[in-house]
Order: sequence, then structure tokens, then C-alpha cells
Amino acid sequence: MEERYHPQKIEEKWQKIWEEKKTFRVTESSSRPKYYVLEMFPYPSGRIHMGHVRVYAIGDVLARYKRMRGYNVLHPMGWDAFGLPAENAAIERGVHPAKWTMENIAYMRDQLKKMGISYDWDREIATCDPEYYRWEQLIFIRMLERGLAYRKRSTVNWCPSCQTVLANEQVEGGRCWRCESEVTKRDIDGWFFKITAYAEELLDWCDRLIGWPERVVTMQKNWIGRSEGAEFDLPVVGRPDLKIRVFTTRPDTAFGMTYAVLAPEHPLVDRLVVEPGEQTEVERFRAEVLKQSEQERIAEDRPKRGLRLSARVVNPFNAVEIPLFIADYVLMSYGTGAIMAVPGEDQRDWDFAKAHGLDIIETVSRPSGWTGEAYTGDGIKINSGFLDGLTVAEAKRRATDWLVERGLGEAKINYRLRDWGISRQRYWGAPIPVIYCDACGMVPEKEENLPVVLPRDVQISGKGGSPLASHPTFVSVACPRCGGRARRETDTMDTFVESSWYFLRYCSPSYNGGMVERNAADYWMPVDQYIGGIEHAVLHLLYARFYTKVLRDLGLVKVDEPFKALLSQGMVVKDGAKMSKSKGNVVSDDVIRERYGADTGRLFELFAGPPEKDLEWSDQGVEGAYRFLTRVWRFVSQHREALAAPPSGWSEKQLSHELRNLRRLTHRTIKRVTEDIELRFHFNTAIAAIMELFNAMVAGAKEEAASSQEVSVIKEALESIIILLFPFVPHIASELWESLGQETPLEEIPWPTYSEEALEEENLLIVVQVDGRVRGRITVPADASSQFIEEEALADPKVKGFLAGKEIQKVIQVPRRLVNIVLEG
RNA sequence: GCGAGAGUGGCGGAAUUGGCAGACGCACUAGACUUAGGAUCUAGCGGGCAACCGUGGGGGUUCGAGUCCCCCCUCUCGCACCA
Repeated sequence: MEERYHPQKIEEKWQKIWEEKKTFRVTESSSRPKYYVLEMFPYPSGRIHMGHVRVYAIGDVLARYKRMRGYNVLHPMGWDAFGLPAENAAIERGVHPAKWTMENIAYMRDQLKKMGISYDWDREIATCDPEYYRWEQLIFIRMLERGLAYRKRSTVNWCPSCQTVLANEQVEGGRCWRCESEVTKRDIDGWFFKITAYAEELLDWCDRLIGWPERVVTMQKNWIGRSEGAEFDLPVVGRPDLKIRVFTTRPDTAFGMTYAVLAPEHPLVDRLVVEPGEQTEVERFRAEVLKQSEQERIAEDRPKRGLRLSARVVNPFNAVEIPLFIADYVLMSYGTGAIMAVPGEDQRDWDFAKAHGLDIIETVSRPSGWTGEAYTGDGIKINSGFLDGLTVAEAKRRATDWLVERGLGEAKINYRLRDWGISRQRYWGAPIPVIYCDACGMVPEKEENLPVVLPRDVQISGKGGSPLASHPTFVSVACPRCGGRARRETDTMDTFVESSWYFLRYCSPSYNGGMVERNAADYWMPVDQYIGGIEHAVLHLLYARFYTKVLRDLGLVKVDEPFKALLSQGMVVKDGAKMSKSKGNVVSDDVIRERYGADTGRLFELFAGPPEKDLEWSDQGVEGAYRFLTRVWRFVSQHREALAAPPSGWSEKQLSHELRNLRRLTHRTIKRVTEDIELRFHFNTAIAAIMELFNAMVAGAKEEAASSQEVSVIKEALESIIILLFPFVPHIASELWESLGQETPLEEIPWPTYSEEALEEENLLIVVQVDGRVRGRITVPADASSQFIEEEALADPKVKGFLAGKEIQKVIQVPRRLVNIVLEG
């Protein structure tokens, strides 16, 4: 063993061993319980840097730890390989997206291997592989048959920079989630997945995601946005053919309705316009609303703008005629796109009513001293006909019943969640397996023709739309039904579709009888621990939950939810910004490995803070991690011969105080590290505990002429340190282990257990407080009586000084910890 | 505005059920070894000369509060006219 620590050399050695022995390969035939740990797979955008490494290091600690705990651990890796950056590279550099992607994958795979992440590489997948997306196409057809996939023309989010449609979840604050361009609206035909059919179930199951961070669950709940209420019609005065459907969560307030509002783009508006000149005004108003930029719409205290129509409607509850408006504060995309306005109990309506001089009727009694504007709290109904005297909750029910009895309306639950628009007007994605025939209409591709392979021979210019649309043999096909001339769909699927099921494909990555082999999926699913960034709280994580439920209903899997537990790890931050290529603040993993080795890079990122928090990159912190590993290395290289002495027999009681203390610390550290990993994922404190033990052991090994007892206690400490370090820094741990003459590789060594006997204390350090302030410390035998402890505490010279001349009121004892002497006054 | 989370040394961060605040690491200071040190080792390291004071601020509960309760401030994240 060399005296100096050369990480590159030993890292290469152990990676080669793991690769050749296929150490991390797993199968379903194991008597061990299964554990599936998964990090969100990367988009192969170029190179991995230290900002990316964190999530893989976290996953690797769990994978290696769980293996040592006796689990059959599935820990796979693959590539989210379709997407726009590949196309952009093609436009900028003229390299084909497939080539660019595969080259990146090759490079990044090598990087992950060099970081020593323990993947079963035999299960590697890439979503751009036709053998992968063919199953997605098959499921698309199944979804089509069940009405879960459908095509419609609608107003959608359009990213002018990416030149494609975005789903609602992919718009963040009015901007594209990927390129941050301002999103515009466009009317376009496109494909949708009916995620709203699962809104109720997705919401209900939120409460059963007990292994998920609270905030992610809350974000999903808010995104789904359930609200309960009623829908009913407002007849238009003098127009028996027309009525306006409204949705409200407060049917109890219907008697306070003083006007009604339609969204400006509501389809009924044009039919309601009758007076000359009115149409012009409506057009002008619409144009004004539409041209509002995102900025203006977000602006605080934005005045609500509206236009009064000549038509009037009737409140069915009291037959009162009320005015009708179009206004910008009512959205076509929610509810029915029309509302009854109750200024007394809704602040938005109150603002609008004030601005337009409309009546305000209060229908709920205000608490005394109420000085606010609209009142949304509870109370007793007033001015509300048959609802008077009821509470709000009672009145809601009664009003809804009233509507239902008369056939005027119904109870209704609305969701904020919209169907998932999956059409992308881009090339580098999975083709949607559908054909349009003049005679037969839309026809799905025949199943035996799957996969519909994405053609490689295209020219990507970035202009004139998707190159698929001008690819003659791809577009021009025979109708699968009538054989006549037909056109193939040229939109591709949102790449979030691929990532909605990749975790299933890992269960049986080369199965060619379907998306997933039933037995393998039943064995491995669900993912026991999923790890990834918070940015996917309502994107990928919602889609994957939805897709899993669809697959369950199609009979492919039996799980209801894909991810049992979720760990949302924080970002790696440098110079105040997320480490990313575009910010220009990346730290290359190559440089870190060259200078310090992969183990140091891993150790630093795991030690610098708990995984869920953001992590500030620190060059000095890396130095510190390296220094620790160097110290461990040096200790072993200097002491390995002395430690080679055969263990001698000894018993706990024979050991000196110092040795018992060290042994106690060894076992306490085993306990702490185990609990920190298992219960809390607090790798930082686990590592700190190992460092503490190491420091104590070094101090204990100072003495010359070691006794055989000393050798065995130090050896136990050192071996424990090496085993406990293995999940964090596997290469150096393996090398040190081997250098101590151990023949069984570390990954086959069971995780250590602690001995209760070793944990037992001989003496206890008791803190003595006077009036709650620490005044002294006493050491007592562990079995000392409370009376004895009290006497010792009162007799302590330092404590005595504070007691002089005072009367003791009482003495409080916390067993094994503390005595508090409370004085009079 | 609504929802969630967070505020602890010069810095990253520790503190099972309320029980020694600042573990571990970084930075810093002094010393040792050395031709040299940005290597290594040893010691120190919240503030204050001290009594004491210290976990964003103010109140409270308690023998005892970073931890529990109330009010306020600041920051981060998410949603943002959702009827």
C-alpha cells in the first residue's frame, strides 16, 4: 500500500472490478426483499457537471446502503433522450440530433461510471430508441380507444422560440419552462391526454403519498384545484333560445347577484350582440384584452375592465332582471366561462361593481365591527328569500337542492387542472401513431406496423415547421383501413410522455412482448425511493402518476402510484446562482476528479448540508473533504501492520476507561450513522459522526507499545469507519478494506450492528443548574441513585458558591442528564 | 393577496421527547517541523476585561425554550382575477 493517497489510480481499479464482476446487476430471483431506488434520469444535453452529480451521489448512498442491509436493490440509469436541445444543436451546428444525442450519452455514461455510481448498466435505456417508444405508441392507441387520448382545436400555449405548443404545466409565470420566452396563445389542432378524467383520483391519492414532502403534495393539490359548487342557467331576457350557464362555489349568495359576466371570448357573446355599433365596441374591447401583456395581467391592483352589453339576464332565484357584461376578470378556461356576480361576498365582484356603479346586496350577516369590503366568511343568511336564517353551509346545500328540484341546475365539481396537451410541432420526438384519410378520417396505425419509426433522413433548418411535414415517405402513406391515400400525423409527443413510464421499463428493459413484463413490474414496482429536483413538483411527477393510473386501468401494472417515497434534493449553487452551463458557473467533474478524485467530490456534496437544502459550492469545502480522506488513508498506511496482529480474547469489563470509551463511541457512531441514513437522509451528520469517531480513534492510537486489547478496539473502530464510509466514498473504502487484508469485498459485507453492551455507560456527566443556569458538572456512576446525585450536586464547590445564603425551594432531576436547583424568590 | 418553508458564530451547518447552544467541516490566530509551505502536526477560536449577554424582533407558558403558544419583521419557493 502506498503511503500517499492517489485517488485516480484506485478509483479506476475499483470501477473496473465492479464493471467486470457486474457487481450491481440484479434479477427478480432473489430471496432478499426488493428495494427500488431511482434518480430522475437526465436529459443528455452534453456533459455532467458537479451540479448534476449531487442527485446521483445521494441515490448511490441509498443504493449501496440498502444492499448492505440485505436488500435486492434495483438502481438503474437511462436517458431522457428526445427533446429540443438536440434539434437546436442540429440547427446551430448541422449535426443530426440522433448523432448529437448518442455522443452525449456515451460521454455522460462514462462520467457517471467514473463517479462510481452503482448502476445496473445492463438495464440502461434511451427513450429515443424505437424499441422504447413503440410501446408508448401502442399505449397511445389504447388510450385513443378509451377516449383518454383525443384531438381537438383549442387555444393553447405557444412558445415562439421553441416553435411548439406547451402544456399548462410547462408554462411558468407566463414563460416557457425551458427557454423562458414569453408564451403566447394560438388556436391550433392538437392531441390531448384526458388527465382530467383522473383529477379526482390524483387528488384523493395525494393524502396517501406519505413518503412525499408535504410541499410537493400541496403543490399538486393546488394544481389540481378542486372546487365544489353548482352550475345553473341564467335566461336571457327576450331571447327564449338563449341562456347563460354559470358556475359558482357560493350558490347560497344567489340572492345577492346584481349582474352577470361573460368572458370576452365566450362563444355566446356574438349571438347576444344586437344593437347597431355594439359589435364594433365588443371587437374593440376584445382586442384590448387580448393585447394585454403578461406583465400587465400580473400587475397588482389592476383595474378590472368590462363592457356592458345591451342584453339582460334573469336571476332564476328571484326573477330579477340584471345587467350583463363582458369583462377581463372572467376567464374562458375555467368553469363555464361565465359567472353570476355577487359584489357583497366576492372581492373581485365588489371591485368591479364599485368601478361601474352597480348595486351591492349583502346576503350574509357581518360580524360586529366589520369594516371590510366583500365578506367571504361564515354567518347567517339575510336578504335571501327562502335561505334567510340558515348558515352559509346549510344555504349552499339548500340552494343547490332548489336548483336540482326545478331542473334549473346541478351540483358540480370543477377542477383547475386542464387536459394535457401532448402534441409538439417538432421533429426530435416519438411520432404519434395516427393517420388521416380523406375517406375514413382519423385512423390509428395498425399495431403490427409499430413502431412508427422517426425517419433519420431529414434536413433540420429551424425554419418552416417540423421537417417531418415535408418528408415524403413519412407523410404519404396508405390508409390502414381502406388502403387509400392518406397523410401521417407529423406532430410528435411531448417528451414528458416518455418520462412518464421509464421507471417501468427498467423493470424489464429488453422485453419485446410489451411495454413491461408483468412479473418484473409486479416484483419491482413501486419505486421505493425516488430522488429529483423540486422543479418537477407538478410536471413530471403529476404526469407519471397519471400515466401509471392509466396503465393500471389498462391492466399492465397493479400499482396505483409509481413512487412510494420522494426526496426533493436542493440545487447546487455557485456565486449566487444555480450551477448551470448557461450561467457559466459550472464546476467540471473532470477537474474535480483529476485534482481530488470522485470520492472527494461525492463526499463534499454529501457533507456540505442536508440533501433537501440548496448547497453552496465551496472550493475550500472540497479541500476539507479531501483532507479528511487523506488523513484516513495515511492512518491506515501507517498502522496497518500493527493492526494485523491477530485479535486476542478480552471482555468488555477488562478494558481500560479509554478503550471502553472508544468502543462505546464506535458503537454509538454505528447507531447514529444508521439512523441518519435510514430515517432522515441526513448524510451530512452521518459523515460528521464518522469524522468524530476517526478523530477519537487517532487520539486513542497515539500511545506507543499498544496492548493487544488496544489493537483490537482500534481495529474495530477503524473497520467500522471504513464500512460506514463505503456508501459515501466507495473507492477509497474498498481499497483500505483490501489493504487491511480483508478478502470479502465491502459490498458483500453486511452493514454493522451496534452492541447494546458496548453502549452502556460506566459514568454519567450530570449538568448542575442553579435557577436554570449551568453552574457545574459532576461525574457519577451510571447506577447512582437520584438521592446520591442530588447530594453530589449540592456538594459541588462551584455550585455551592451560588447557594450561599439562599434557601432551596426544590430540586429537579432529569435522569442521566441534569439537576436543576431552584432557589427561593 | 393565498399556500408552504426558512431565519442559529466570519461561513456551510449540528442540537431524539423542552434539558450543557454552536457537533463536524471551512476560514482565521498562535506555535512546532521545515531551505520553503498554499503540505503536515499541536493549541485556540460566539460576544464581553468581568458580572454577564447571546439562536430575526416583542410578549407568554415552564424549574428550564433554538425547540411549545401569541403578535410582528425579513427572506426563499409555489400559485396568482379559478368565480
